[in-house]
Amino acid sequence: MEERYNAYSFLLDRTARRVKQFAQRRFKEMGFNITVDQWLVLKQLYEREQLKQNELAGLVFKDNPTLTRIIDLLCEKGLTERNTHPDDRRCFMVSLTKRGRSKVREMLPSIQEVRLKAWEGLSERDFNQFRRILNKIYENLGDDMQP
Amino acid sequence: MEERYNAYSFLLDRTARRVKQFAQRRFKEMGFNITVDQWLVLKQLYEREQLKQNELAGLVFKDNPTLTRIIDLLCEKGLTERNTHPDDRRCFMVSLTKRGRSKVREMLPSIQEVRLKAWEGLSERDFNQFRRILNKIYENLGDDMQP
DNA sequence: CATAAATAGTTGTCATACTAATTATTAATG
DNA sequence: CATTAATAATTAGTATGACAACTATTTATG
Repeated sequence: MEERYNAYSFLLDRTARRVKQFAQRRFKEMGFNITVDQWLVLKQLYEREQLKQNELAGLVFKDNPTLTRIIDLLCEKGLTERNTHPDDRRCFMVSLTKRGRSKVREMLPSIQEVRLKAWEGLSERDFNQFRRILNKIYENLGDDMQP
Repeated sequence: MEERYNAYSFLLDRTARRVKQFAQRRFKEMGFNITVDQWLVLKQLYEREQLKQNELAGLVFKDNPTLTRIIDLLCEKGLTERNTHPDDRRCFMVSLTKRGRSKVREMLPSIQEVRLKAWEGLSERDFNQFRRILNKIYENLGDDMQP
């Protein structure tokens, strides 16, 4: 009976890990020298120019401490920078540096190539089902946190 | 175009994290005082009595260093023990202690209760689809590692 | 306006994940 | 049989993830 809980959370966890691991190894092979999570952040910044760490964290679904550290690393690599917000001294506006933008442009084509492997033998319909189910689970376990 | 890769790996990762987080919070509420990953290991040992760390790592799909640390923690908590293998001094046979077994028996009923929440509004069919797709992705990205 | 509450970000701690390198032991091979 | 391979487990280093506690600043409120 309790098999099912084990089954789904276990499969979910191990597949998520393998996907990330697979992508990470390709990143390494291609000499990208950043992590998959760092890539997600760069990608968002590339699309939206300027973001508060806050907003960025929401977009990539990471918590603030995790994002702080990712931004720290990206700044050390010279790919992003923190600029003070004109009206609110509590927050930073994060943006890509010149090198950050060219990094994203360098990586974009290869990223497209990476994604296909996972979906071999699966259909468009499978993808839609998959997305629907993942989102449903995500919502079911929502962080409702009423105070 | 490359949306899809982002979409699936991103959804997968965030859902997997939320599922683990949800379970972990329930564990905390119930005062279990172990992590979800530690639970997986205890569960396997409960079902199979004695296992080499090696075999255990395979069953829970974790690598050796990760498993070593989980076993370290479980031993510190007095839930597992390492015994020398009679024929092979390289490996340990890991097993539950008395306290480990009663811990598993204490937790089992509540675990069943935890699992349901995630699947609200999803069908048996959904579950099967989900499992099939996860496994397919897992296999597609297999660790083929030919030397 | 003064104080309390909320917000943005950081820091610290512990656990897990992946990689690489190391030790000890056993198995394979010339 | 001696040397090399392979195997089991560990250790070390870096990154992420969750949580709690903290600082600085801004907003709400009485």
